[in-house]
Order: sequence, then structure tokens, then C-alpha cells
Amino acid sequence: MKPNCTNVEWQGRSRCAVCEIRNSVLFSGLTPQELDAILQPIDNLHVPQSAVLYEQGAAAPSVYTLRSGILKLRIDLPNGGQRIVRLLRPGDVAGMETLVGERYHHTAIALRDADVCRIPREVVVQLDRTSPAVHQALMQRWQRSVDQAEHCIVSLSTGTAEARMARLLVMLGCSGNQPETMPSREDMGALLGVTTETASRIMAEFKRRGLVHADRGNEVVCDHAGLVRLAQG
Amino acid sequence: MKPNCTNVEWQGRSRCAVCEIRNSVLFSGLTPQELDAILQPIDNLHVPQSAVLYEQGAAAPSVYTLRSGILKLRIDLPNGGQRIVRLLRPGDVAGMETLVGERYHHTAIALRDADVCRIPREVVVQLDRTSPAVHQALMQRWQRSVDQAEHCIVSLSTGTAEARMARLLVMLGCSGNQPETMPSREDMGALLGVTTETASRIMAEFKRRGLVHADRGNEVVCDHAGLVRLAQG
DNA sequence: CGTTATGTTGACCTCCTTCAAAGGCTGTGG
DNA sequence: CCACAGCCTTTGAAGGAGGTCAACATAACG
Repeated sequence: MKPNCTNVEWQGRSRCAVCEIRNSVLFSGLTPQELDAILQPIDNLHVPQSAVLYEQGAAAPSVYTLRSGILKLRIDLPNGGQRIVRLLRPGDVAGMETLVGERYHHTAIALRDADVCRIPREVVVQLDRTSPAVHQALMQRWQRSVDQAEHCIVSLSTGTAEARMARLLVMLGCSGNQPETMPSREDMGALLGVTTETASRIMAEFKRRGLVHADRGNEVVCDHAGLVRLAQG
Repeated sequence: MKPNCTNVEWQGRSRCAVCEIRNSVLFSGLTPQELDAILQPIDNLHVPQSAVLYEQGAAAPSVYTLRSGILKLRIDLPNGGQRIVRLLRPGDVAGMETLVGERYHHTAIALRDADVCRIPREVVVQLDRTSPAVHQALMQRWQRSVDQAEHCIVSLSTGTAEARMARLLVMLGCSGNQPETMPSREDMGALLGVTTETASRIMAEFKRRGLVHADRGNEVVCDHAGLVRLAQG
């Protein structure tokens, strides 16, 4: 891990009232007055690609809402291996374990450049008590975490590696319309529970079959229908 | 699925005040007076082995707390396959998705004879609002669901089938002290993401190596230390 | 006792891993 | 501008792990 990868760049106090994804985040139920009252301790951070937002086992003082980009939640195993257990997309919340415990359960890393809002645990606890809307939103996020983790089991850990890769690409938003930037082969492997080589082989095969088409760099456009067909198993 | 498997046997109104596992369940923070006020709509059910408690996609009017036994939560895949995504043990809560949605996300089946308390969704919603202790307990259960699902990814879907089986046996409580009743080979397979035959082969091999020792029926005693060693991978 | 589910085992083959090497891309320094 | 290093990706060859299909054993049950 490069040391400077942990340098998330501070961007100043957030302005939730004008946040473009406000309707999909934790505070969407609050009135402007309520918002003003709690904005002060919320920071807006930029997390460059492959930077570490927080680490598994570290003290967990904050919850993060993802405004743009993708975060991967990785669990490091005692025997040295590691497994990505969830991908977070804009609107998702990272580090909710802080509300019932004191340590992060994962290492959170930006898969692409990401923007997050850092919210002190106390702010969330307080809002959870005073605002039914926030409370409801929190429960929804929690349920979403469960759903996502189980989706990871069912879709990304069941069936042949090829079918799982197809499901991953669909899940990453490969609609066939606009190019999508791909994760590294190593990350794909960690998501699917296969080796980097296997991930590479499958992606190469997909290209040969015309299921994905390299754009530039690691941007690709996908044959959505074809991938969905493969995803069946 | 046998039709009579869905016959869970009603056992009458529950008496939470004298419940032996009251300290570990959802209502542990309530005073006796608060308890009395909400007991009426709570039923106490016995779920015989392999009976279905609720089904994926069905309307979800109730939450269940598990008092004894083990429940498996199964997800049925569109292509006919199925995967067990979580095992619930006494103190765990099933069907929490009812608090933010209206359909069950899994099919819940008793792995062994089980006792559950059925709690109407409205009761939980109400308590969540009025009792901070219940609210806190709910958040803990939710986080526990996430942890369990992720444990399933990391422990039961990563590494060789042998290592995963060893982890499963440890997880099922094989301490080496008293005999444990095993799930069917089919269930083991569905938990580990391998075929029934592979599960059978591995268990047979474990017996030959003396790692597990058949007691009677499908009760076994385990070499806990040996299993933990294998579980490393 | 036959009947039916469940567990066990074998043979074969596919998929994936492992180990190794070669190819591309990027940044750095001469 | 080129050479070189470092990283990621691709590809190959060999072996092993697990899937598939089938036969058989065992236990549960009327």
C-alpha cells in the first residue's frame, strides 16, 4: 500500500442544501432548518482512485455517504488473503457499523475517484433519535447492506467464473450505451473469488467474443443482452 | 417441498417475562410493564425440522425471533438453483426486511426443530419508536445480519471446499465436547456453494482422517483443533 | 417387505489454479 | 527522443480440485 494513498483530500464543509444527490442520501427527509443545524461538522472529502478511506479494525468515529464514484469494502483474512465483500455506489453509506460498535469491519478503498461526506457518529446517532425520516432512511440503508452482501454471495460467488464475471459487469452498470471504466483484474478476482489470471482470461475471452469492446484505457462498452444471457449460468 | 412442511405448530401466546433467553432477544431492554402491554399479539410457534417458516417473495407481516434451533435462509435463483445465505441461531431475528419493505427476501426453513416468537411488524415499528433500548437492539440485529452475510462470503465461499467445510463445522459449534447434529449433505452443499456429492466426499474423508466421529444418526463429535487447522486453508 | 429419500463411491472430464514467461503501458532519467 | 524499470495484463502448460453422471449402499417408513 502506497503511503500517499491514504491522503484523502479535504474539500471543505459540505453544503447539503445544494447537494445534487440530496434526494437519495441519508438526510433527504430533513427540512432546510434542520439541515443547517447539523451541517457544521460534516466534511466533504475527495478520495482519489485506490486511496484508503478507512481501515478494517481501526477506530470508527465517522459514517460516510458516497456522493460519486465507487467504493470497495474489503475484508482481510488472517491467512493473508483478502476478499471484497461489497461495492458501494452513490447514495450508499459506508461505516454504519460505527453506530453499534467502535471499529470498522472492512477496509474501504476507492475503486474510482470518489466524493464522500464524512459525518461524525454522534450526528447520525442524534438525528436517528430526533428525525423519523432519518431513522427510516438509516434502516433502509442497513437493509440495503444486507441485500448487497447477499447479492454478492448469490451473484458473485455462485456458478462458473464466466457467469459470475458476466453478472459483475452487468452490476457495474454495463448497459451498452456509454463506456464504463473497469476495475483491475486483481479487484475483479477478489470480487469473484477467483485468481487474477482467471479474471484476465475471462475478460480476454469476452473481448474475443465481442461481448465487451475495449474503448480506450480500461474503458469498455458491453453487449448488455449477451452478458445477461451468460449470467444465467 | 412437502405440503405439511409449512405447518408450523401454534403453541399459544408467548410469555416473554419468563422467557429463558429473554436477555438475548429484541425486548431485553423493556420493563415488565412495557412487556405486558405488547405481549398480546405475540405468538409462540414451534417449527419442526425442515418446515418452512416463510417464503421468499411472500407478503411479510411478521418478524420472528429465534428461541431455539437453527433456521436457514435460502435464496432461490431464477435458473432453478438455490443458495443458503445465512444460518440463524437462538437470539437472531428473521424477516427484518419487513420493517422497510413488504416481501420476505428469503425462504426460512428450520434446519433442526425450532421455536420462534412471531411478532407483528406494527409492534416492532411501534417499539422501535418508543423504546430506545429496542431501537438499539434492532440496529444491533441489523448489523449482525450484515456481519453474518459477510461471514458467509468470507468463510464459506472462499478457499478450497475442504477448508470451507471445516469452517462450517466450527461455525456449527463443533467444539469436540458434545455431539452435534449435522445438516444434510445437500444443505451443506448449498451453504458452501458445492455439490451434494462433494460435501459427502469431504465429510467421508473427514471421518476417515478421524476429524469427525459418527456418534449415532447424524450426530457427530469433532476434533475441534484439527478442524481449525484445516480452516486456515 | 418393497419403496423412497439420503448418503457413499467410482470414473471421467471440465474448470480453475499454479507457476512461468512474455507482452504492453507509463513514468523517469539520461 | 530513447532506454529502462516497474506494473499490470495476457498467454501457455501442467496439475489438481470439483462437477457430472451413474451405480450402489444405507436408512427411514409405509
